Parts: sequence; structure tokens; C-alpha cells
Amino acid sequence: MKIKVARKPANTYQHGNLREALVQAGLKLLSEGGVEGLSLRGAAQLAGVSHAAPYRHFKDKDALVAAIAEQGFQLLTASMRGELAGLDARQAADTHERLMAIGKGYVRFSQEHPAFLRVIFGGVMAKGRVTPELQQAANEAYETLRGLVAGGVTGGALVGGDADTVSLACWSMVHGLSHLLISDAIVLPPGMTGPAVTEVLLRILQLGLRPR
Amino acid sequence: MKIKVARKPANTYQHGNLREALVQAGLKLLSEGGVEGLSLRGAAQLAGVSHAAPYRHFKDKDALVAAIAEQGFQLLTASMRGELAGLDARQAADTHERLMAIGKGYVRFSQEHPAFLRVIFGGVMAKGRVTPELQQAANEAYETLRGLVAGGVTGGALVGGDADTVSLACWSMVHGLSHLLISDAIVLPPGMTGPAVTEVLLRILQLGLRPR
DNA sequence: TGTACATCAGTGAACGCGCGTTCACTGATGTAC
DNA sequence: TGTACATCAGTGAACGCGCGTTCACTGATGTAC
Repeated sequence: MKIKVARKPANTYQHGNLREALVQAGLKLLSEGGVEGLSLRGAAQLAGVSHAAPYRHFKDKDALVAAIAEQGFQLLTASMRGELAGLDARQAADTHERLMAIGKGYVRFSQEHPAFLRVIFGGVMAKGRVTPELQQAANEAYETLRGLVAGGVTGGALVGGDADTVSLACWSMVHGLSHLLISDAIVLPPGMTGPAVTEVLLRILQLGLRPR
Repeated sequence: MKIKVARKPANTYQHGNLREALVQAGLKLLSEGGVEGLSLRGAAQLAGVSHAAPYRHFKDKDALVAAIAEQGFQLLTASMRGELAGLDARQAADTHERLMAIGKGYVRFSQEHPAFLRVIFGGVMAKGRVTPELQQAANEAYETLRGLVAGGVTGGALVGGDADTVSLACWSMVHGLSHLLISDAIVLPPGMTGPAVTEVLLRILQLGLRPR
């Protein structure tokens, strides 16, 4: 009789997947101390490892930041898709409802991971710091929006025009709101919550995008 | 016969208005090295003064940052008003044209001073770090938008609703676009420039804001 | 007008801090025989 | 199965750096008499 042996998780060596632990630690530092609170040494400490250990898994600090950003894009994509998955059949058939849904997913992600937005759009995507994995995660997030918009434009549900430009309009509205909400720069109108204000703004956008 | 004596500029003592020089130096550091490139010591060096000198004018680094942010809001307000001043009589009478103008002014400011946007919305407005002067400069910028929107809402040129919420919609669209444009995260659609894309997005917003 | 004094903007040495990065090492695991 | 060796993840000491901030000082300017 064959005994099924409980295997250790793959990629487990001494520490047991320190790479992933460092990314998680980086995330936590980011949530707690913002971009300035993120350091290689801090991540190592949080992972319970000496400060030199990360260099076995990341070439330098930029490489860790890239890995964190990659994770960030994946979470963002998941948040948008999660909102899409919550639509009923009637809503899911409507381009505008789907657009509203991914907009809400974007704002929700930003509220849940405020420091992430700062990392993702804070210069990680500049220069030669973009790893192929990071680029792909970013593309996937963007394609979630762009694919939907392109379908709406060719199908007649949205204003005509270049799909990238129309996508940029949606992205700008939702990104601007997200950034303002997490910035301490604004006070919500009395009686307004984040989701409520998101709803109103997305309706305005929706009207602007309806074909004439 | 009375001789008009050339007076030294007011507020000139030893260095000659070091306070203002430090703010200017801070701005320059910000443009060149981003938020992370801004330091008290760097600003002092750029102003040609020892690194301890700033403490005669600013309690600590936060106080310098607040002064820089104050200047930033003033530049932002000036940029929006500058665009308004460029309208002809017919345009100036139209709420939507005026809204377009201040939107363009906002985006133009962001493109000219990318690091500013990061400072202003990067946490300076949080906690007890806001000086009365900074608060006032921020209010003035916001009122430029809000006053216009409130007039449009009560006058019937814009959708009905709370003026703050409608203002937030405009702000979000334009702020999101600005932030994305300076983030290296997006590539403009082929053949598109910053001003061109701004125009398209503002038209979409305009349609969304028209009363039904 | 001339002298003595008070004011205070700017100096330069010094402090402690956390950071990124390197380096020779150690010790646990995997592999060849 | 048992032994010798290679691999390589993690260690801890050390480096140099720029930073914010303090402190006793200096010297130019303004003021009182």
C-alpha cells in the first residue's frame, strides 16, 4: 500500500520561501509607513531574517520594489474582476454596468491599499526598472479596462473614438478620485461616503460616454 | 531738491531674504530629484548657505515643506486663472468654457511642475502639519473650481446636485489625467499630445455634466 | 557725530540615525559514489 | 546504507553615505546715549 507523503511546499529551502515573505513584509511596511517607510532592512527584519539575507533573492532594493509593484497590479486586477463577478446576468450584459463595476473595483483597491497606488504610479514604471513580470502584470490590469472599452466602442454602447483615449478618460476619473480620497487633501461632502461619491462620479462619466 | 534714494528690498538682512531663497531652492530640488531629492541640507547648499542656516527661518523640515506646498498652491491657482484670462468675451460668458479653461490650467501646471503635485497630495495636508497660510492657499485653489461649479449648478448650466460633489467629479478627472501623465505609467495614444488628450477628456466630462 | 551695547542671521563642528550594500563566514541540505 | 563533497541560503560585522538637528560661536547691523 502506497502512503501519500505530505510534501513540503515547493520552493521551500532553509527559511521556506523567503522571497515571498519579503514581498509580504514590504507590503506591510508600505501600508504602515508609506513609501518612505519601505526599506530592505525593514522588510528583512519583519521577515525575521538578517538584513543581508534579501540579497540572496533580490539584486537590490529596486528589484524588491518591482516585485511588490507586480503584486500590486495583480491585486488591482483581482479587485476589478471581483466586482465584475458580482454582477447579475442582466448587468453583466451591459457595457455601462461592467464599466461601473471595474471603476468601483479600482476605487475599492485604492482605499484598501493606499500605499500601493503610490508605489505603482510613483516612478517604478520609469526607466529600465521594469521587469518583464511587472510589465505583464501592469498590462493585464490595463487590458481589463481597455478590452471592455474597445468592445463598447465598436459595439456602439460608448462614444466613438480611439479605444485608448476613451479608456484614459475612464481611468483618469477613477484614478483621480482614488488618489484624492487617499491624500488627506479633501474632505467628503457631508453625508457622503467613499462608495456613494464613487457612484455619483461614475454616473457622470457614464453620461459623458454615451453615444450622442 | 529731494533725492529719491534707491532702497534695498524689504526683508533684506544679511543674506537677503534667505527664506524665499530656500523655498526656491526646494522647488528646484523637487523638480530635479523628486520628493526624495528634497532635503533641508540640499536646499541650504543650493541657496549658498551653511546647512544649519535654514533653522533661523524654519522650525524644521516640515515647515519648509509646508512653505513650498503653499507656493505650489499659489502657482496652481495662477495657472488656472491664467487660462481663464485667455478666454474671449463669448467664451468667458459660458460656464462650460470656463470649466474647460481651468481644467487645462490644472493639467498645464502639473506638466510644468510634476513634483509639486506629488508634494501637495503626498501627505503635507495631513495631520497638524498644515500652517494657516498653506490652508489658505489650498482653499483659494479649490475655490477657483468650486465657485465656478456652484454658479453653474444654481444657474442651470450644470447638472443639479451638491456643488462639492460636482466639483469633485471635475477635479478627479483632471487630477487623474495629470497624475497619469506625469507618472511614466502610460504611453499616450499615437498622434496624441498632452493638450490634445486633455481636450478630449474635458469634452467627455462636459457631456456628463450637462443637465438632462 | 561717536561710542558701547544688544540683536540675531549665518557658521562649522558634532551628534546619532537608518539606510543600501559588500564580504568572509557557517551550517543545513542535496548528490555522487 | 554510509561517507565525502558541493551547493547555497542565511549570518553578522563592517563600510560609507546623507540626513535632520543641536550648539556654542562670530560678526555684521541697528539702536541708545
